[in-house]
Amino acid sequence: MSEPIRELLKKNHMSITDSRLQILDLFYHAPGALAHADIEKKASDKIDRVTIYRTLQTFEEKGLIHTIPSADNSVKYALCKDHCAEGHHHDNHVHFVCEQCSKTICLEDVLVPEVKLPDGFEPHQSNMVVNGLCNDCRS
Amino acid sequence: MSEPIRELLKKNHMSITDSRLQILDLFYHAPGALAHADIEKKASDKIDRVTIYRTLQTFEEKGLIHTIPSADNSVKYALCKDHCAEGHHHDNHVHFVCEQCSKTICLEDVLVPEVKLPDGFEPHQSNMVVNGLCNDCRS
DNA sequence: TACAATTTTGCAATGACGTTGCAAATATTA
DNA sequence: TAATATTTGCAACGTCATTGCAAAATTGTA
Repeated sequence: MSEPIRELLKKNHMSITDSRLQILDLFYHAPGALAHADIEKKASDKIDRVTIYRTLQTFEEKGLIHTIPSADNSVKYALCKDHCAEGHHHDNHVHFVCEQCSKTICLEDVLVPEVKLPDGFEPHQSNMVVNGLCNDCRS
Repeated sequence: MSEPIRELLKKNHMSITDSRLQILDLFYHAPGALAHADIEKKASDKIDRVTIYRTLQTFEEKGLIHTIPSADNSVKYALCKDHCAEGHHHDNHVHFVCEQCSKTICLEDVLVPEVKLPDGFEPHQSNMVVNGLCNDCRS
């Protein structure tokens, strides 16, 4: 399967393993961001919890995925589009979390706006999360 | 001590207890937002972990404090200024997290800007967190 | 002020979550 | 194909958060 996924791993100097192929594949077919638990559930062959933690960590370090901050206490991950290099994320888009289905979606085209901070604060990076209803859940 | 704090509890229909007085007092004298662990450490009389959890939850439900989303996996709480009513937060200001001292500060005067979402998304609430250096840590 | 009713607290037990060390399994390189 | 390097899975561990329940504290009322 999934020649392009193999290529992606190769390009980023990672060994090609079943777990990694499977997890990356999940991300490519997921409707939104995935939490550790989602992956544990959805993985067809069962992958060890620890392997999932380590794989996510590796993917993040290599710039394949990024974390999404959340108001509750859970970390979600989503694919980085295009431009993320190793150790250097360009994750400056707005994230949307549906209050109904709790799907988490990257709004790649909506950039986080600049804000003017009070004197003394030196901004480096901004995150913005919008909560509401997604298209599927309005009705 | 702290007649105004007692008043605040009374006004919100909460029993006045030592734990609550002490925790509220911590919030009023804290430089920024507090995590559960901070409270556990700073409380002069030792308060049971469980009590702290329950107190924070109660305060949040009553609109005295609000949670601040974070990129890592920790929840912090900060006082709501003025206008929060029971179950109805007006927590629409930007939060700042210092990368150095990891102090978390409510920028009450910086409102989260509106963003235009793609069709189909119905926004209800927005959160924005800016990371960088605070005044004390620049030098 | 004292008593009954309600609320809150602290302890114990439990479970979810995340990390680490290490040996076995797998992938890569030559 | 063999040697080397990497990754995986298991076991053990520690932290964090939640729940039930009895004891303690607070509140409302007489």
